[in-house]
Amino acid sequence: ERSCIVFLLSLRKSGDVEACLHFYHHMIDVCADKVSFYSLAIVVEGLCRKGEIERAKSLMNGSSGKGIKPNVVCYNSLLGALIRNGNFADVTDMLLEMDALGLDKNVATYTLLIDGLSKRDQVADAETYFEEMMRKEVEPDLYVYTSMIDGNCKAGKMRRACNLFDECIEKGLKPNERTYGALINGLCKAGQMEAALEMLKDMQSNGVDVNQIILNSLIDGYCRKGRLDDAVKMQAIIEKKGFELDSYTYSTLASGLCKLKRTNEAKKLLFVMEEKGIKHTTVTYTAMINISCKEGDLSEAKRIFHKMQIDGVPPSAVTFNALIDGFCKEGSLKEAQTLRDEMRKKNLAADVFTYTSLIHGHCIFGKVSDGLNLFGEMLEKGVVPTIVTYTALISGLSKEGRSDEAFQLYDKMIEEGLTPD
RNA sequence: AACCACGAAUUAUCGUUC
Repeated sequence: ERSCIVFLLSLRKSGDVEACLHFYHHMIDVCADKVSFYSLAIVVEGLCRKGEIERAKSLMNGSSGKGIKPNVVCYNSLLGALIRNGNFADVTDMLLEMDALGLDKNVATYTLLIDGLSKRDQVADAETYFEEMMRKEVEPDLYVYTSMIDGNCKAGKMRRACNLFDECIEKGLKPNERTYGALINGLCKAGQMEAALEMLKDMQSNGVDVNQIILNSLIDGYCRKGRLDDAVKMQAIIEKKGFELDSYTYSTLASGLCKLKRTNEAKKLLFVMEEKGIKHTTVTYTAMINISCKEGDLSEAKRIFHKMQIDGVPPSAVTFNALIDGFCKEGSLKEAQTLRDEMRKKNLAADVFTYTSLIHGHCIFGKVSDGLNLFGEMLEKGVVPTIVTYTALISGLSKEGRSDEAFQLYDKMIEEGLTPD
């Protein structure tokens, strides 16, 4: 089977899952009793990466009937695909199925769950799984710690993140570039640049080299503080180290410049990127669109929006949000609505940014009632308003003299636990 | 015995000349 596994892996690596599946069936035809869950797991993972979850499941069922029992790795592949699709309802079912089969979660299962929950802003649930794995004596490794540190950083729980970092060292684990990267990035986002630089030193003294990703985090931290000079210094360090600036570096710097209203420099930077032959992504195109919107050049924004699609780069919800906001601020509410419909056609869900921009636009152009309708719609869809949403509505209502409603909304906002700032 | 399957870090979008 060993040589067959190597072959299966190479087929999967080449992206030809069908051939992989075919060969797997061939292996079973020739000598089913020599095929193990190892081979099955390789094919299942291949199918899952292509999003073919149903086929992966039926392959597992079929193999099970032939005496090849799917193991936890097969289930991890399925779980990974479901989590990528944001399908947590099925994740729960899958976990129950594993339980029923008596399959225990391994450390990779816990990493998938902890990471998936963290990315959905459910760190508390991630912590529950972290506790569960300790209780079941599945030793958390660096992957788990890195996910936990990252999740807590993103939830603003920097103390917890730092404690986890210390804890993993106490356990004898050696933080690697990703572990340091997660913490340094968290510190940068929290505006704690001195602490971030200290971690960087600590990292280097522990024999872990700086890499591009970490430098990009630091650049982003400086950009958020408006310290473009320091950001550019980091850029010089990147180049001195022999790294190339990548599309992350460029879009970070461009958005930093844009926020300082230095839109010309921002645009120039993205042109430099193009000239260097770095390919545009959804993010870089969106940054360009946003820059044009902020300049009030909506026709240029639309031109880029079309260009990206011709280039085969798909717009994301963020792309639409940037454009919608641009049109709303200009008072082209009709155009904004059209984009919203187009979003729907592309199966992109309107999020809190979409609604807040639309609400704000309607409120400042004297259509507060439409704003309230949109507000009702977002609540219906389970989109949670933020302080920004409420501010737009409340100021719109007050301006029209509808102060009773404004106060009502204010009270509702307080009830939701939001504090005015 | 060793080896081979699954998991972790960076960028874009909303209010505040009250």
